[in-house]
Amino acid sequence: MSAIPPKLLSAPDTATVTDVALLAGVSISTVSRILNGNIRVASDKRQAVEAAIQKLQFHPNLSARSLRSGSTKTVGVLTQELESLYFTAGAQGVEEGLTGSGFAPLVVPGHWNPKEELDRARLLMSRKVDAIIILGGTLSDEQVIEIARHLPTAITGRQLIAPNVFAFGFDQAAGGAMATRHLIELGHRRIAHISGPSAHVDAIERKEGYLNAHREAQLSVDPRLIVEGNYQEEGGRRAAHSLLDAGVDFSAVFCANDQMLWGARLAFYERGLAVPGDVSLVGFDDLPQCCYMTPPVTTVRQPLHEVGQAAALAVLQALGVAQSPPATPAKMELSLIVRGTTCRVIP
Amino acid sequence: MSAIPPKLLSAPDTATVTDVALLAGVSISTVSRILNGNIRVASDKRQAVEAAIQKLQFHPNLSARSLRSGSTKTVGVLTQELESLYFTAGAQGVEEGLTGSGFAPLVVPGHWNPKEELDRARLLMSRKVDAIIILGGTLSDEQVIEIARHLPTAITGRQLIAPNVFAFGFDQAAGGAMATRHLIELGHRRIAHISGPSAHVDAIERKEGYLNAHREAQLSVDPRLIVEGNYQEEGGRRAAHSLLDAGVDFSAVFCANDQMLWGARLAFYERGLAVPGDVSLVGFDDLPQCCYMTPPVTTVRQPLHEVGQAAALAVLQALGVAQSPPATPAKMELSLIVRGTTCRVIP
DNA sequence: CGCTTTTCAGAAATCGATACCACTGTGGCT
DNA sequence: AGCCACAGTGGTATCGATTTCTGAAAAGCG
Repeated sequence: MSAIPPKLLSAPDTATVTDVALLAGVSISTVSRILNGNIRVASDKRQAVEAAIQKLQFHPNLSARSLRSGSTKTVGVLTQELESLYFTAGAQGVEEGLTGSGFAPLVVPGHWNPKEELDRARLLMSRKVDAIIILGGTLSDEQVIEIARHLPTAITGRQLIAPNVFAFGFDQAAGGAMATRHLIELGHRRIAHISGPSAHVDAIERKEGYLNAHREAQLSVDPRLIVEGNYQEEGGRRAAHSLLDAGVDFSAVFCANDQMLWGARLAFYERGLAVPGDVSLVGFDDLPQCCYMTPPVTTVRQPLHEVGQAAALAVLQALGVAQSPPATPAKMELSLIVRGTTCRVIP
Repeated sequence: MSAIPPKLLSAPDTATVTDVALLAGVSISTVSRILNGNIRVASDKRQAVEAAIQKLQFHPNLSARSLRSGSTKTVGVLTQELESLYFTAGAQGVEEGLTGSGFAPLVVPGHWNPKEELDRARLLMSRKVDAIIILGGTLSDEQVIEIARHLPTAITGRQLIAPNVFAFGFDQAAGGAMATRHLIELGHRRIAHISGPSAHVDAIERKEGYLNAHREAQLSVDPRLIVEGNYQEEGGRRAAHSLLDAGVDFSAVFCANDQMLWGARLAFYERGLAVPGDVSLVGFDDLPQCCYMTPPVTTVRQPLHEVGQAAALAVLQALGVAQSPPATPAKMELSLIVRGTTCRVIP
């Protein structure tokens, strides 16, 4: 029985540096140098190698590269729900910020569950991602800082100053005030608020803004007008129904996010109340769907997309992938978008 | 100058098999054997190793494992838009189907661009994913088959019989007929259709169904009532406006997907037409948002979520990760969900 | 009791790319 | 002429886990 040759040639779809080196008549070191393009190489060899790479359809094996260099060329993205437009907007921004850099995003959902979020963060770390981008979520600042001890970390939806952390948060109280002030200016005096879950910092801040705007206008707030929701459509719907059932009078509602506004809007529809005729509505986030509601939704715009991009660029820069400088962070602020769900109160 | 010891101990956050072996007093081979749990190992050593793993918080390095075994424990998911609920529903299903299997999804968008889609598919392959799940998209059957020559491939939104391919398509024509028949049964006789882009097979089939239902009821179709959209909100809006501008009479519209229905619904709102009073609307897909429109949208439900899960399970099984058998594919069919955008035609 | 057959564990090769080190040859300098 | 600096290049150890091969101890058997 004749011995089988130890290695003929790599399978056609998996050329290796060795194959390239053999074909180009150089050493694998030279191939590697050309791939990483740092040191000068004689141009004839360079051409030979490049030709061989073309011919063999060679793509460096990422696992090998990762093992050796420690970098997986992957950025972990921790979101909450894959099906929520709030998070996908951010994820999309991240994706765009990453394209062309050779990095790919690995997206995992935390389902609003602190324990699961931590698990997923650990999963990302065990997959050796090079950086983490956290889109909102319920991790504590301490936990985020702990993560940042290991990896460059970007986080959206909150402000946080710590080493290795890049935070992209807005002044949510200002946003809440913006929304409420708009209603007050339209003549509304009894303004309800469907708040986010009280465990969320941004929910608290938005409510804060709602209260501030009232104080500013020297209006008192009827506590019965504040109902807590859960940032989901169904929660908004329930909150609106309970508001109506309680029999308290109001002519407008500031909803702490758009999804709850949609739910509330349905509730009013179910009760035969016209928007904005009987009740004006302001939301928060400006999810893409807002433009296509009837009427289109007045809301406070968060540039989620831009924030995702900025987060991606920030971690890339931290990783030393010196993309173009992150440009001037244009349009990175909250703004009130007035559409059709608000109108002047009819005396 | 005293020489620096070559290696003290691995950094606390990166224990390796060697560290575990050292601590447990066995060889690395034994550790590996226990990790992969195939061969019998003496129980005292097993316990020692397991204790060491606990103590060191050891997680095997995925890059090393991938390099050696060729498997990255990753499934590529090719979608179109990260921000489209149609795709995220599928992606979410995939994610759920994958949890617990040790595999993670790597999601990339193709942006409806055949060239980009192919590029992204190649990207996934160069990242050595173990399988690919294609959610809809515009790749040709041949291209899908070519991909399947390298990797187990699942594809949704079309029917395709080929080796190594798992297709999860529905009879879109039946769905289109279902929607149209519903309108006919409500007494509508002049039914418009806003179709999807004619380059999409499913768009063609849905239109086919629309035509079939008419034929079945011995109704003729006015070709001016068929307008092509682009599966996006804005396209639906434009199509509805052009339908109104053309001055042809109609009392109902079958929209080839929900997003276009939303756009059309806005157009009618802009023109002061009531839904369903003046015009009835049926959509396709049953995106989550449909429940929260006013009125809630009548539509043909595609179990996108379940399909994503089924696709995930199919590729897992092809990879020999013998999960529980893929259960009976329950509820895997199209169904008409009647909500509030349709009503009997008023004579 | 001696020999064979298991069973179990360690040594070492391997996956593919990178990076350090060592070597050669050329040009510039004294 | 002799020496140094340095650009190019190749050889090879290395990353961490898997896996084959091999050896030693344990068990089986006449």
